[in-house]
Amino acid sequence: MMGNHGRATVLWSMLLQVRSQCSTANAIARYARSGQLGHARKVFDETPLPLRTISSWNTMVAAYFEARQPHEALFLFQRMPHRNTVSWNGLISGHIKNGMLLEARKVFDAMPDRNVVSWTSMVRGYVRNSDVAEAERLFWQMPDKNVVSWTVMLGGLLQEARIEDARKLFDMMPEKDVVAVTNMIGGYCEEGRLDEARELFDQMPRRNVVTWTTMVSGYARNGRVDVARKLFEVMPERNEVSWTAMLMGYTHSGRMREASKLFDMMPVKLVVDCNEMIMGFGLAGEVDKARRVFEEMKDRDDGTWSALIKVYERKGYELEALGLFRRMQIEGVVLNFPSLISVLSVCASLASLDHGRQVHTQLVRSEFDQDLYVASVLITMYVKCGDLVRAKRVFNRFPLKDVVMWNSMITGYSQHGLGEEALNVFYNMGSSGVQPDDVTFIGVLSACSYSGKVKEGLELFESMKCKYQVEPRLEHYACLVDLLGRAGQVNDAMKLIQKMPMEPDAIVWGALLGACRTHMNLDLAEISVDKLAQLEPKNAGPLVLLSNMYASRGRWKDVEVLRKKMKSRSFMKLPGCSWIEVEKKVHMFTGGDSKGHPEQPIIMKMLEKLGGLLREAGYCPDGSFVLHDVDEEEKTHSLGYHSEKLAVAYGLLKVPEGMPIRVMKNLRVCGDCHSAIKLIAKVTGREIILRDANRFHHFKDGYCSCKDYW
DNA sequence: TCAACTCAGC
Repeated sequence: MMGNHGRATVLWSMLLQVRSQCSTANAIARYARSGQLGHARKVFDETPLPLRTISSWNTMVAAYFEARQPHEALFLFQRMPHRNTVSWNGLISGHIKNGMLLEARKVFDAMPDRNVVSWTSMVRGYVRNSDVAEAERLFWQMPDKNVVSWTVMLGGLLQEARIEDARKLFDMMPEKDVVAVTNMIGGYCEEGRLDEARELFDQMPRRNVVTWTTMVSGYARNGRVDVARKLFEVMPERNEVSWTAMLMGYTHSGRMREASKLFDMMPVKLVVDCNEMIMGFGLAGEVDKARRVFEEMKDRDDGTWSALIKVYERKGYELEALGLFRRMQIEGVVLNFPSLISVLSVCASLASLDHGRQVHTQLVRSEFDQDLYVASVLITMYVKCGDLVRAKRVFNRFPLKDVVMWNSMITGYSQHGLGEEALNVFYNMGSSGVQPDDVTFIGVLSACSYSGKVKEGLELFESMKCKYQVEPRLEHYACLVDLLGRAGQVNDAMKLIQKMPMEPDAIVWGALLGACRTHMNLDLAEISVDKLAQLEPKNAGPLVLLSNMYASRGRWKDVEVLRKKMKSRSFMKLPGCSWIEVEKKVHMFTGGDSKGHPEQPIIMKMLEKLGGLLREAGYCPDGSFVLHDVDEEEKTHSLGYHSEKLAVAYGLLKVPEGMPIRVMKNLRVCGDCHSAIKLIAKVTGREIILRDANRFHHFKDGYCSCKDYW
């Protein structure tokens, strides 16, 4: 018989045991939640066996799954003295979290008692794995469903954009909580069906912040920023996500004044908000403001860096982009995918081969170079840097190519005037079974155009629609007009324009005008210039070109009329500039002289020396380009000082003998410079590669790869 | 102690 005293002792010791069980279980859970797996395990191991509750075991197993250590989790699970349904469910969800769906299913099939959580976890697993069909099969087999199960299934249907099926399921739900309705609203917003979303929203008896934010973001993302703002103003409560959603509504629609105001009002500015402002300002052309946001930030993430680099790249601040990329490396920021891609594009537009190769090395190191997307950007970079050998090498490394990669190579050869090679790649593409798309045809048609293959070009154009089911777009017609025009069939080109199924744009008329200039067709030139004046009233180029044509025919009165017309209106003038890379440094030259360049004296000396050599070789400057350059480049200066000549002179001074001199120009190369550089290549015995706004010119031994046809 | 947890993002 146990006395009162004995009974109290037993009770007391039981109470103590429960208390210490609770406190150790709590400690384990606390450590596990905060990701301190080591501490959790220490408390677990130091707890004597009888004090380890089943929930401590479950928590430990879950913690290992959470920490991506499924094998350790499984090992612990197998050592458990007792298991309950929660333990088995934890095994299912743990496997699913670690992407082990098949193992989860095996556990599910083998476990003793399945409850609604077991079933729902499995359904969720299939939804996550994008196997919504299997999720549905399981869902309809469930013996019991609760609101969570229904919501998981609803999420699966919405994930597949099966909005009508989702709505049917939604209507069948015996009970709908805030989460379920918000899910449905989000689905409608995703599809742009704002009225249906709003109807559900208005009918809700209770809403939370997330529901409001879903609706605000739905309006914001679908171009109804003002409605979004009205809702935002009346929200009973806002969180960081609400502010970010509203801000993005403004930045993505380019409404930077409002974005800026909202940004200043934000109680908490997250890194994403600053990144949004950088992109928003930058893409709206306010690069200085974008930079200021960047500099004022305390904590930057890799998205911050890639945002500003991208802004610089898109807005033509190539040197700044490279500088920022360098700073990023100096500050030890881990290079990320978007930055590398942006910088490769910068290297491409700057034709900075040294930097491009450096980035390529980094890509290899980080194994990003195995990616098809990256490889295509790399090919384009090498092509734009004028290094077709390296472009081809990257191209050849991929046995399985996608259409983008084929297009990069075709366009590359085409831009270098290698029509034959471009067409060969196109035929290989056909045999490899990859279907050409609209971009492919822009490549092959311009290849035909640059290399004077009129017959092939016309045939390819015909085959586009009948053989490859690619509908010709405006760009393809522009290529064809260019093809006919360059080959001297200017009237046929005009006939084609009249027959086009769509309204011709400035590129089409520009192509015709170029052909008119080459083949001196004044009548059609005047028509083209009229059309271009309507389409691009700010562009002085066509008028300058026409004026040059009048001048060369001695029609000085017409020249005068045009000149007056140009003075009376304001035109955008794109200043001509050329650049060259020497020892990883990009040297920019604008027209005129090399003032501002530290090595100006030796550059001018080189130009004088070249002048002498050229005169000896029988060069005489072409006066028509002095009067008005085609591209409106600094006409007050004499031909000797065009930017491309300055860059070539600098290249002759700095690029080692035997290496090609690679010069870039932002406009089309001027005709006089073209003849001069041909001769420079001859008298100096150097190879000069000039990339202008349209294409590449390889100068060697007095000849150019474009065969004076550009 | 197990399932859903919906909204912003590159």
